[in-house]
Amino acid sequence: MPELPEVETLRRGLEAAVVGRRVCSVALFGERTVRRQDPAQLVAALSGRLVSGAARWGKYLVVPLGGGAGDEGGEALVVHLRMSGQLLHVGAGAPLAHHTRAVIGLDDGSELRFVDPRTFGELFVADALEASGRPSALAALGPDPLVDGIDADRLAALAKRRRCALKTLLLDQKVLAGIGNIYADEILFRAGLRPARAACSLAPVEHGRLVAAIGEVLAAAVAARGSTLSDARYLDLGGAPGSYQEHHAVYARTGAPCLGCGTPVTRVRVAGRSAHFCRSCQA
DNA sequence: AAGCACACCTGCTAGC
DNA sequence: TGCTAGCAGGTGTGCT
Repeated sequence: MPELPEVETLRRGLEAAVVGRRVCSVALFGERTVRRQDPAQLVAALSGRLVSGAARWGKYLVVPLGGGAGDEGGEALVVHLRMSGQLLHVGAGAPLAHHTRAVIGLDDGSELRFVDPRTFGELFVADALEASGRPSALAALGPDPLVDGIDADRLAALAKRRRCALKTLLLDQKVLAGIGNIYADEILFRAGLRPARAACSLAPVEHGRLVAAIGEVLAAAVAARGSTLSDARYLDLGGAPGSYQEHHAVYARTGAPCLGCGTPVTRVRVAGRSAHFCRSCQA
């Protein structure tokens, strides 16, 4: 569900409503939510700490923790929502949603809740923040298009020596961090490139179109507070939907007329994922 | 080493 | 109406 624009919207929500609060309590439900470390270790690391910021790398939320007893060791709570996770900020009296996996009580009486039906999502406390504020646990991630900007030369060089489909390249978090299935399709439509095109087949002018499309689509989606599909699985921190789904040109529009030329949108499978495109507008 | 299939789960929908 | 197969925004592993 959540890709870069959705996670960025949550990050902004945390910045506005949660940064500066202190953690009073932590409750975990189920076995799978904390799996990189002993859950008791996460509870101990969070309890009593100050939420001192809200950052994001790709689809990971990184919440730096301050106010430890003598340790300013640069710890951070890291959250990944995977397919079905939600992060909600509610009053303590709000009814507990089904599939609530974690409840973090804050010193103003509010709660941060992690809800995740499919249990793919996870929480962990990372130590050893690098100078950039990025946890070493996320070192394998490529540059984030919003945080780091897009290095067009690097992207072109990577594309040139990969024989995989263009869409597979965009979904590779080591290449660029944050793009998922929805925005890969929307970016490729905007760039006029077919998802199954070999990454190494692009002409220089096409590299330029791709880089521009990445920036434009992600910026527009962040401005619209992300995409909420018909199942309403993505909601922002306050429970409100995004609106970028109203601007989707191809994603989940199989058979509907292309907004550019009227040709029905085609759906194919690329590397095991569904891919939507216009046969006429994308080459 | 890149690329692919599959596993991890629950819930929803389309089709019978 | 009720069952079942298939599919879903992501990523980590292990095999070729």
